[in-house]
Amino acid sequence: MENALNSAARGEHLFFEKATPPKTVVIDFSSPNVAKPMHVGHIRSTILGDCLARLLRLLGHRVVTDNHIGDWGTQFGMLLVGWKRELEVVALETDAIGEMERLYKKLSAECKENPATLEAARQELVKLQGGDEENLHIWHEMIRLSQAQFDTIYGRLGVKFDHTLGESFYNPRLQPLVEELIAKGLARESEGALVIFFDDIPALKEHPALIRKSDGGFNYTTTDLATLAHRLETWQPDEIIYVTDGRQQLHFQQIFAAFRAWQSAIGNRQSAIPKLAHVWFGSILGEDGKPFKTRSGETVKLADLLDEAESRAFDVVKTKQLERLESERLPENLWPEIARVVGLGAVKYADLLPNRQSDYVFSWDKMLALSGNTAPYLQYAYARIKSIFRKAEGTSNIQHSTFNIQLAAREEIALAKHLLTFGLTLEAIAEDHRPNFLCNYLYEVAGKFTSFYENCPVLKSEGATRESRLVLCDLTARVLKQGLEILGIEVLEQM
RNA sequence: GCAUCCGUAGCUCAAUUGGAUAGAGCUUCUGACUUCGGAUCAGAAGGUUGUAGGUUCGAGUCCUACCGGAUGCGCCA
Repeated sequence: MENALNSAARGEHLFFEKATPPKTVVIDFSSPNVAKPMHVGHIRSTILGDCLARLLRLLGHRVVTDNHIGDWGTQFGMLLVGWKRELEVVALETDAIGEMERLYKKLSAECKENPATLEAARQELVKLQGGDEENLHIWHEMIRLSQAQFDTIYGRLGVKFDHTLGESFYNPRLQPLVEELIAKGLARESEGALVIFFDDIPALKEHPALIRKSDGGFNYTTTDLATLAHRLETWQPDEIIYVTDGRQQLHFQQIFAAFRAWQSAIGNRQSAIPKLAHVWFGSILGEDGKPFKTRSGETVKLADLLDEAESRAFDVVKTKQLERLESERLPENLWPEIARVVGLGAVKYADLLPNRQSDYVFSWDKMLALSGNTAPYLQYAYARIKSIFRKAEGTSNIQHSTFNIQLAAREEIALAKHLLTFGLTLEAIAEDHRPNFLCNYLYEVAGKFTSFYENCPVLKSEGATRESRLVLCDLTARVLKQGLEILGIEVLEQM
């Protein structure tokens, strides 16, 4: 055990190893819609997917993140009518998403009441699909404005994508795909639509997949299959992970079953078929146990949610700072940054802590609590360790390249043992796609550290004991920081 | 009706995938050298794991039935 700690202290590893051989993994997550505000419905997919991407990259895998945005569909007919008739240019400049949302709501209501408007929307959609220059221009503009919104939010969340290939990207591939599926005998006509049946799969016997509607149009199953084909050709992945809510389970069962049938139809060997995983999650509920909404019943916009997280965290920071002696307060100009890191960390942690498959109740008070299994508690544990090193500066020999860890106290041994299992925890998460394992692991690290901290003086001890304990502190800080980084959560030197 | 998931302490959740006395937090109660940062720690209280069977040396975990809940179920995504 001491050998492992010493080699980690020398920077040779951090209790985990790179995967051999590395796999290529495509991760599909977030997937917001063009011309609509991102809302709480996108948060779990975004945070979970980003976390899995960070973890798999750290373990040495080749990860491809692809944001499959909703940039195509019947809603654009209505949006185009609205844009041409009612666009308020000033509103578009100040709040593009808000203005597009207004247009959509207004036209959507009008279409229900007025057949002429509905017909106009249909015609605009047909023109767009036919390549009409003006409509294409407007459509591109809507995507550009939406992407700016996505980028702002992803920037705040620290989320990055390698690719953003929306639904429209696959339009040219839909017709050939359907033709291939017919040629291979996988799809046949039924009640005017083109359908894939799964007679040999009991669970799907009653649930065939529609890949072409009776009006000749394609739907999202068609697009998802085309997307799958493109990903296979482009990246040759070993695994593709879809991060969506649990309501889409049946859809993905169909996609996966169609994929298997297709692979066997083209004679692909079993071992060469990529693994497909639907990493699904439950809903976020309000305190009343119903889907999380604002007081007025609107969906909660993600931008507002993040603003509120920071502002609530600021109140906490301010309260805590004012409780301290003036000499021990941090400069006031640092408070907003502390609030930002604590607030966003709290939201992410609250989302990753519960088993992803269960619904959870969104509670500001719980996620921002300073005690219990929360992000601020972990960030605090980290800041305390950093404080030790600020005080130790100049009096420590910790930069030596040889270390001699000596574990004596019960608390030292418990902490050290737990650090050694970091790698096992990471592998379990990579296998089952369950970041809550990491949350619990880190909470235990922090708990064992504070227990050690209470019982084993570091700076007040001397000689080899002091050096050894400093190394243990340093390793704990590194594991905490690395673990939180996988969760997409930042740490602070002081808070 | 069928499918998927769930039911664990008053509340919110865990349980390393079938292992030893089911663990945390919140809440309540009791303590901690004028603190290496008290945004902390130690302790107490709190359980027939929805019910009834079954498999197993061993079940919160697997199987069956029932009770209760969430979600989904051909032309939205």
